[in-house]
Amino acid sequence: MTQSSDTTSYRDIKETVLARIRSGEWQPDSLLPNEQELAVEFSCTRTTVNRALRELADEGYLERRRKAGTRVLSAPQRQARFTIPMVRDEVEAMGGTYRYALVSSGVEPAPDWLRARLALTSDQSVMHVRCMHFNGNTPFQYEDRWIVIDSVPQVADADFAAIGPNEWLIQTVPFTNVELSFLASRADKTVAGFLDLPVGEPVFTGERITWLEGQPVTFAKMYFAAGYRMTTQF
Amino acid sequence: MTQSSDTTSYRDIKETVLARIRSGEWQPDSLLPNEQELAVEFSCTRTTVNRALRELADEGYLERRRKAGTRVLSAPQRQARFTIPMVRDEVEAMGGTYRYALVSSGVEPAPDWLRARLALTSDQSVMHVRCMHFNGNTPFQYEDRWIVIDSVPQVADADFAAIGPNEWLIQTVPFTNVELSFLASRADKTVAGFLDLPVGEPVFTGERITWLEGQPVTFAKMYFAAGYRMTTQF
DNA sequence: ATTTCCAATTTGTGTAGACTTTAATTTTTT
DNA sequence: AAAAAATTAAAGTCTACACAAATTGGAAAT
Repeated sequence: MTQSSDTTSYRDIKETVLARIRSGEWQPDSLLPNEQELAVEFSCTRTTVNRALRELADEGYLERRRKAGTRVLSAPQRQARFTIPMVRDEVEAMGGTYRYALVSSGVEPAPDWLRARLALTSDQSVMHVRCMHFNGNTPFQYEDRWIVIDSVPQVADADFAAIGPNEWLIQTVPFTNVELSFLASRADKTVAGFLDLPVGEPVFTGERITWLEGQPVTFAKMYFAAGYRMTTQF
Repeated sequence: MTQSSDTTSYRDIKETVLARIRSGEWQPDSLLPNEQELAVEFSCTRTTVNRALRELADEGYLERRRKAGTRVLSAPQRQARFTIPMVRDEVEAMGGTYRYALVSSGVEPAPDWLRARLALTSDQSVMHVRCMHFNGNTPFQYEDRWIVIDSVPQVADADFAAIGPNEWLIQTVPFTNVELSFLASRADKTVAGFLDLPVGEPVFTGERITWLEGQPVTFAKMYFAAGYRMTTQF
């Protein structure tokens, strides 16, 4: 047989299932009918039901286990997906003009706290790059970054006056793992100076560690200008 | 035909494709072979290739367009998925003991800023609930929440001394849309008092607005204790 | 009573093939 | 040349079916 305008699509099934959960017809923790039964109800194949339920499980509404069946999650673990944009895109999406400026860059032995953080040996050195991202002439983000030279030897030839370290890294080395944190920190004299705010002011701060197949690649601290908020809708 | 231990699974295809992207064999912005060609290469059906590529596109590695084909995204828009846990789970996951305490609750006319924020009419009133979440005896989060009574009339009967407003809402009303923001704020006298820190201290702060089919349900501000970081790995 | 083993059930994934939808491209018309 | 229409290539989705894998729950053995 073939699909036609009256077949039930996996989208319809997703909608219906969600509606039933929301209406309370299918209570939290309760078991759904199995795929075969739903296929009969929706007059479609099990394949189609499978896709619908699989996606709903991915989205955090359902929990599925072989033999045990599919159940409604009591506290829907809806996952907020924050797309981590490049600073340039973020500024331009706000309708601003992105501008980048290098503050300093140079090779140094990895400081102790960084060695500990990235599991480096005592003789490894790092490229330390500090830079600013502007929206027009307004400071947008101050970035303090360390790049592990052993993991990215090409970094010796990079010209961070011309291109930001993040953009350079993205087009130069792939990565396999990322750890990303956000916190509220207090502006020290350096950060306050670059972001043009009083010392001690709260600063929304991100930390990012990137690995390639177990090798640490880079550690970055990103300090956002006053009033920054990270927002998502879902 | 049927699958056997030597068939190529969609997982294998995902791995291979990723490896080719990472190795530079498939450059950013370049076009992949079409599904049919890849199906031949991997000796599997187009269905299987389709699933692999579809998932990679979902994960932000590829961009797919009918007729135009599949191309490698130049700046992989890897989406960080922050699972937004319930406070209780977050505390317990740290190995702590969760404790909840109501600070105050009562019905009031919606303040102007909230009316604007949630598009309420001037005569709508809200349930204002303030409460604390502890890890043992250590303050973990101070929550300041408003619930739109017209959207959730049952709130009149809720006993927020016994159950936190978030947990109550989750088991009482479904939601369809959420806006979630994070920012760094400065502790005012109230927040500082509840979180046991000096006035003016940076505070990691979350704001959450929830709707049900276009109807605003609740607005919550969550102030996290000193040192809090929101972390994800991917 | 406890542990071990086996069978049954349910989801997971693959094959093969067809029709559908989107949109880039080419051709035709104006 | 520009605009409109037709073509066509690619992904999107569905059917129908089969075997695979996990895990639960009961039966058997200790």
